[in-house]
Amino acid sequence: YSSGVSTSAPIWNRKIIESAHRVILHFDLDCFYAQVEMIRNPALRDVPLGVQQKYIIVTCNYVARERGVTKLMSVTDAKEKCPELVLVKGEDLTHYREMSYQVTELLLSFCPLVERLGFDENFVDVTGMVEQRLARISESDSLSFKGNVFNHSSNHHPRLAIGSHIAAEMRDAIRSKIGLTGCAGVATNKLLAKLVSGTFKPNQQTVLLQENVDDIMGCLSGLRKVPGVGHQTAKRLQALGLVSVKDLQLCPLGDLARELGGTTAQRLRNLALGIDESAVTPTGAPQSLSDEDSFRKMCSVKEVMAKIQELLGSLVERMHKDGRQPQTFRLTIRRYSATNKWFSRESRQGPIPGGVGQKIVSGNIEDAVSQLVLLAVKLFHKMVDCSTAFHLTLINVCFSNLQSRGPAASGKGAITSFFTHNASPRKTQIFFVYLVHCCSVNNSAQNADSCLLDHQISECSRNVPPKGQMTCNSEQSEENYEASCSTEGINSDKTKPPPHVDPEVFRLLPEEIQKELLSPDYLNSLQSHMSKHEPPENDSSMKADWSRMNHQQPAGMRVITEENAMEQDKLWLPRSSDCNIPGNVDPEVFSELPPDVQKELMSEWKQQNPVLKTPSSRKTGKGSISKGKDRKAEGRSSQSNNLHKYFKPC
DNA sequence: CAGGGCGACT
DNA sequence: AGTCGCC
Repeated sequence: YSSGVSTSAPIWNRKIIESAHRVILHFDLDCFYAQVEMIRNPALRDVPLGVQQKYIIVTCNYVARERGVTKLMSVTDAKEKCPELVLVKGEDLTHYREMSYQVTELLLSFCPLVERLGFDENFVDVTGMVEQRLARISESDSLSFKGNVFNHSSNHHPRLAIGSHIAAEMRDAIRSKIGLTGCAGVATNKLLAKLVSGTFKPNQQTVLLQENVDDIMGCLSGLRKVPGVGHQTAKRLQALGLVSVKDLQLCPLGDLARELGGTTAQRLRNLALGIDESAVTPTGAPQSLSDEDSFRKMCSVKEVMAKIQELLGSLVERMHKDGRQPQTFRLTIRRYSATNKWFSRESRQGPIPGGVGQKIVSGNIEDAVSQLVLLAVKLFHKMVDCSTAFHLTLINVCFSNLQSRGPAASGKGAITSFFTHNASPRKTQIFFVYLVHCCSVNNSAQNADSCLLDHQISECSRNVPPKGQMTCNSEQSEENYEASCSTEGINSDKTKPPPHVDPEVFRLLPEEIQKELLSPDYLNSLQSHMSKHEPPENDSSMKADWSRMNHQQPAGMRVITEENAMEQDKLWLPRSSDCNIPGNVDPEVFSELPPDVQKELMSEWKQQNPVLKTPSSRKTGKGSISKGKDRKAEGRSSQSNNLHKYFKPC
């Protein structure tokens, strides 16, 4: 299919595979900045309100919209349309950023697979929650939908129906706990969920049934409306004579591939067909923090330095609150040029001296700023020749390569010593799989201990513990498991690894464990996420489910990878009050760890607990086991994670 | 495109 | 470092 030649995965098959599988939610807050301002000042609730950045109304509330104000309208036009329009300055994003993360955190308290898109949108993969609820509902029950249904026709879509209930619960939580309203879309992939979420606005939700995929794609007025098709891509497609979604759907893949390359061609055409296998990738903490300002003109070095200092002041403060240490600094400018080469930016970046990084973390803001200004000016002169005239319209300062500084990576405990001697992420993965496996069977303490002390993973792997009754459980969702079938012919070995397990790692595991990872029990339990939330008041059928999930997690194997292991340190936060171990760590598994490991973990958690700050509260880390070639995951694994500090560079 | 961010790919 | 994508 993918190559345009007949393969063993025809369209209908892909669709079935895909639709069988996921339930994806897309949340989109109503006129987000305006809502935040109305919360900050309730007097603004009932007046036409616009949020202004420079001379642009970036968004406005619905009162203003009724009077003809639109997003991205110039202030002058808006005042003309609506003289009573009340304006609030919105260049400082602090409050928006904070509430934005509150929303993401709230969604994370339901389910670990939450991906941010800008400040006001989130994707949530609730497939696991849906499967759990579905298992508790009798077959004959016809499940109702919550909210709207796009082009409603048929009625038997139990998973999407449950998804719509979950979406409603989440929206209700966002409203009651944070005070924000928004829309939600429920569908089988991110593309469709996003497209459908806006069909009824504001403060409503919509389900897209699989049978209406063609309808919703057909509704789109142009290719630009397809998320993933930006300005440039739309232009290139137009050059091929493609303007409508239908054009793209029907365009021979070969033609498309010649222009855009094979993978992009396939991706774009899939998008046009409403097919999107991309996973909901947990966003985690931001990978960079930046601050910028635009202006009409800036011509002198004096001004530039003053502006840089101003920007750095707030950026360093944010960086300090984040707690991580930036390793890289970048300065970006935009030059004015009459020749309409208007929108291009130039940048220079360089390493931040360790001492400066320390000062940021420790709170010596003044010193840090002044040293960074020096650095920035150097970078500035690499771009701008000050002996001739210049004219800037924007300056941006950015910290990236953010590293977590854990407490003393001195290395004494068993875990620490393992890590300091094992820099390879792959080994670490295997290690975790093993560690937890060892701990899930009877001789656990012994086995785990020997694994811990043994730096040769392969050694450990020969010493296979007796097979116990396994209840495998992962709190992460699978991603792209069957997806591989559809992309490039199905070259599946007989031993295809389960979702979230790196094929390479999987191959290195002993057969016994491979089998267990492939067992129906394990596969079924993927996605089983134990939510911390109260059962819905009006739904008694869920209550049993809830208490069971929350209090009686089955003891057994957890497949912990370096990635999702790290991921969890954030999720520990909310529930550590009643007992000392984090809420989503199985107490039974924990109790079986060797005492020294327990101690080490405990102190680790204590250190990590206070970190519920706006952007950094989520520790980074992908939900999936990183594929060896996945740059996303590799990049992430170099930063910010609880245990990563134990790695020595190289 | 405005504006102030973010992230990914090349 | 630049381009492209998203809000």
